Amino acid sequence: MNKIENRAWTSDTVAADLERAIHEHRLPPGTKLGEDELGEAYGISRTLVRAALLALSHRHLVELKRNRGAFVAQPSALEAREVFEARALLEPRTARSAAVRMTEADLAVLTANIEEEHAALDGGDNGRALLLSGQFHLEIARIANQATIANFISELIARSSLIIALYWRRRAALCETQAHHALLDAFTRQDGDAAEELMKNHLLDLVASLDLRNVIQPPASLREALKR
Amino acid sequence: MNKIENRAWTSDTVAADLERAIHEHRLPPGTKLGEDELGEAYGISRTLVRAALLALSHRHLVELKRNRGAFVAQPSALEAREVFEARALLEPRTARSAAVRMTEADLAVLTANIEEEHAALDGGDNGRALLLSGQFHLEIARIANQATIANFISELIARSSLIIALYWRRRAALCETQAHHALLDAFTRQDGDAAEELMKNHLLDLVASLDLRNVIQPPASLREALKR
DNA sequence: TGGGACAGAATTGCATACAAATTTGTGTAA
DNA sequence: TTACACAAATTTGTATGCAATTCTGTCCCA
Repeated sequence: MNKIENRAWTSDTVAADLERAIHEHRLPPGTKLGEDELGEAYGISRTLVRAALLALSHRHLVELKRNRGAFVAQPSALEAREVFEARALLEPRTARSAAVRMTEADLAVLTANIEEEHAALDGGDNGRALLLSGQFHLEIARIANQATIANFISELIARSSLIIALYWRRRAALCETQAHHALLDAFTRQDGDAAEELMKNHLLDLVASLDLRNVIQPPASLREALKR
Repeated sequence: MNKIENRAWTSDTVAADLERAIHEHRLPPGTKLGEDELGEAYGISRTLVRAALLALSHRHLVELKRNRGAFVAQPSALEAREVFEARALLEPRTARSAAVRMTEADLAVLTANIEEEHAALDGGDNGRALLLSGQFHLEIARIANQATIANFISELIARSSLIIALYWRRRAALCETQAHHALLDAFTRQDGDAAEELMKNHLLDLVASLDLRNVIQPPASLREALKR
C-alpha cells in the first residue's frame, strides 16, 4: 500500500484519519483493517496502529475479532435503531440549548457548512456531503456548550454513517439540506421550541429513510451465511 | 507492588478491575498509575497495561499526560455539571422505558441490589455502597433494553463516582437508598410517569448534594497551584 | 471429483529492547 | 545559602521479535 502522507502521525491522528475515511464511506462496513497494511500506509509501527484501532473500537466504529483482526463495524438493524433512539434523546434538547445560545459567528459556521454540503452534492462527492452533514449536527452540540454530550453525539453520528451505508434505501435523495435549512431558520430566530421540534422530526425522517426490516444482519461468518 | 491474583488477565479485564477500583474510591482522583507498577501487580507486560489505560482514558476515567503518565481523572466543576446534565437527559426517559418493561426477575435484581447496598453501608464500606448504587442505575438502563444508551450511562455513572469523590459535601448521609426505594415502588407499579419524575428529582438531589461552587479545579500543576 | 488432513504462509497477541523525555539528585559558583 | 547547570535515574513512547493462532493451498485417498 502507498504511503499516505509524510507527517508525524500519532495514534490519535491516525484514528481520526481512519474515522474520517469510514465516515466518508471510503472504508465501507466490513473492510479488513490489517495492522501491517495500515502501518506501512502511515509509515508507523503496528504498535501505533493497534492503539488507533483500539480507540475506534471503543467508538464502535471498528470491530476487533480476537486473532482475526480489525474490521470496519457492521451495525445490526437492532443497533441501528438504538443509535437513532439515543440521538432522539440527545439531539432535540441539544438543538434547543444551541438555539438560545446562538451567535452570529455560530450562524456563519452553520451556513458555511450547508453551502459546502451543497457544493459537495453538486460535485457528486456523496461521501464528503455525508461527512459535512454529520459535522452540522456536531457543530450544534458544540454550540450548545456541552462537551460531554457532544462527545456522545459525535460517536452516534459516525455510527449513523455506517448505518446509512448499510441500510439506506436509495429511493429519494437524502433531503438533509432541506431539514438543515429549516433548522438554520429556527436558529436565526433563536427559536428553541422550533429547533427542538425540527430536530426531532429530522431524526425521524432519517430513520424513515432506512430499511431496517430486512435484517441483513450478520455477514459475520460467511461459513454460516452460505450454508445450504 | 504485590501481585493481585493469579488469573489470566487481559487488557479488558484489567481495565474493568481498575474501573471498579476507581468507582469504589480505592484509587482516588489524581492517583498516578505507573505502567511498570501496574504490570507487576497484574503479572502482565506494559503492553497490556497501556491498552487498559487507553480504554479507561476513552471513558474519561483516566487522564493520559504525554510523557508524564496516566492519572485517575479529576473532573473539573464544569465537567461535573456536564456529566449530570447528560444524565438528566438520558436517565429519566430510560427509567420510564424500564418501568413499562419491568418483569418480576428485574424487580428481584433491583431489590437485591438495594439490600446489598444497605448491608454495605451498615458495614461501613462506603466504596462498595457507591459501586452498588451505580449498578442500580445501570441495571435500569439494561432493563430498558437500550445497550447503546446503557453504555453512555455506564460511563457517566463511573465519572459521577469521581465527581462525588471530589465535590461531595459530607453534611448529610447520601440518602440514595431512599430515592432508590421510591423508584422501586414505581417500577413495581410499572408506573412510567412516576419513574421518570422520580429519576429526574433523584438526579437533581444528587447535584444539590455537591459543592460545585468552590472550584477546587486543577491541582493539575503543583508549580502553578503553589505559586504565592 | 470431493473431502479431509497436513504443511506453509500470513496475521495477530504479547513481551521486550531501545530511544526519547521527564524527573530527581548533585555539585559548583555567586 | 540559593540559584543554576549538568548528570543519573526513572518513566514513557515506539519499534521489533517471537510465540500462538488462523488462513490458504496442496496432496492424498476414497
